[in-house]
Amino acid sequence: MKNLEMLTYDELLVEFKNILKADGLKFTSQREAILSTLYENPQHFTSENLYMLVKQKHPELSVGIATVYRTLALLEENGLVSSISLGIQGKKFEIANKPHHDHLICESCGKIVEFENEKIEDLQHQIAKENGFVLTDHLMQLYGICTECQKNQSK
Amino acid sequence: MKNLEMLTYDELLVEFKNILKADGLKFTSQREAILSTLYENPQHFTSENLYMLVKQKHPELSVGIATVYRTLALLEENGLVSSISLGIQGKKFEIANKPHHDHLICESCGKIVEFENEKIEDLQHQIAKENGFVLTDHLMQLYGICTECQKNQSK
DNA sequence: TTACCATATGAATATCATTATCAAAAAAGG
DNA sequence: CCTTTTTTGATAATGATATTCATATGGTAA
Ligand SMILES: [Mn+2]
Ligand SMILES: [Mn+2]
Ligand SMILES: [Zn+2]
Ligand SMILES: [Zn+2]
Repeated sequence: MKNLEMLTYDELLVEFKNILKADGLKFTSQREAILSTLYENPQHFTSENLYMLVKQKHPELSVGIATVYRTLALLEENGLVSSISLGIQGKKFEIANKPHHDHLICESCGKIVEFENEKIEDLQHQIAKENGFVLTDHLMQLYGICTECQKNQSK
Repeated sequence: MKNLEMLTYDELLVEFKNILKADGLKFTSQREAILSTLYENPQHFTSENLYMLVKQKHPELSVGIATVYRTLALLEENGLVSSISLGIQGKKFEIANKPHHDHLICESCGKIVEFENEKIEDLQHQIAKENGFVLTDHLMQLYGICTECQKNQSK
C-alpha cells in the first residue's frame, strides 16, 4: 500500500481514482463528496456524523447512509482513511494522509488529542519479536481527563 | 477500588459479597457460578462463550444469557473482571485477579498473548502529562501473526 | 422458621448500529 | 448515444446487547 502522508487533495484524488480503476470500480459524486469532506475536516467522525456533514456540505447530492458505510469501508481497505474503535462508543474514521499517530481521549468531554511516540513503537516491535509474532498493526489509546474537564470537576 | 491482584477464589468471593452488600444487591447461585467459572478458566471469553461454559459446568442451574450479560457488567464495574474490545470481533472478558497486562493478538488464529512492559506504561504517563491530561486508563493491543500461523502461511 | 419484600432471574421483545437486498440510476467505454 | 457493469437509496435483515415483566429467590427481622 502506497504511503499517503501529507498528500494534497488532488494527489489523494488521483490515488483514489487509480485504486477504483484497478478494481473495476467507478468514480461517483457521492464517493468524491465523502472523500473531500473527510479531507476538509481532518477530525474523527462516526459514520452517522459524517453522513450528516456530507449532506450539509453537498445539499445538491442525494446521499444515503448505506453509501457512507460502503465508502468508508472501501476507503479504509485502501488506506485512504483509518479508524479507531472506541469500545462502546463505536468506530470513528479520519482521513489517512497524516503521519501515524495514536490517541489520547478525554473520558469526560470526548476530546481527542493525537500524539506519536517513537520509543513506544520500537518497544512494541520488540515485544512482538520476543513472542515470535510478526507485528502488523497496533492500537493504543490513552484515556484520561483533560485540563478543562479537571477544572470543571473541581468547581 | 481495591487491588485484587493474585487473590485466591475465596478472597475474591468475600470481596464480591462485600460489594454486593454495600450496594444492596444479592448473592445468587448464578452470580457465583459465573465468577467461579471465570476464576477457574482465566482465559478471554465472549459473553456467549462464557454463557455456554457456565451452563456446561453448572447443569443443575438455570442460567440465561441475559444474566451473563448483567453479571459481567456488574463484575466489570466493580473491577472483578476486565474486558478488551476486539473491534468487529466483539468484547472479551477475563478475571481481573491478575497483574495488569496488555494483549498481543494473532490476526490469523485469534491467539492472545499477555504481556507487560513497564517502560511503555511510564511513557504513557509522560505523554498524558505533556498534554495536560490525568491518565485514568489505557488500551494497548498489538496485532500480528504468531509463529504457528507464519509456518502455515509459508506452506 | 417464617413471612415479607426488595432484588434477581429467564424468556421474550426491543434497540441500535451495521449489513444485505433489490430495482432504478449513473458511470465507463466504445 | 448505447450497452454493460457498477452504484445508489430505501428498505429490510442481522446480530449483539439491553430492556421488560411476571415469577422466583435471597436477605432479614420477628
Ligand atoms: Mn487521529
Ligand atoms: Mn488478558
Ligand atoms: Zn475533557
Ligand atoms: Zn496465529
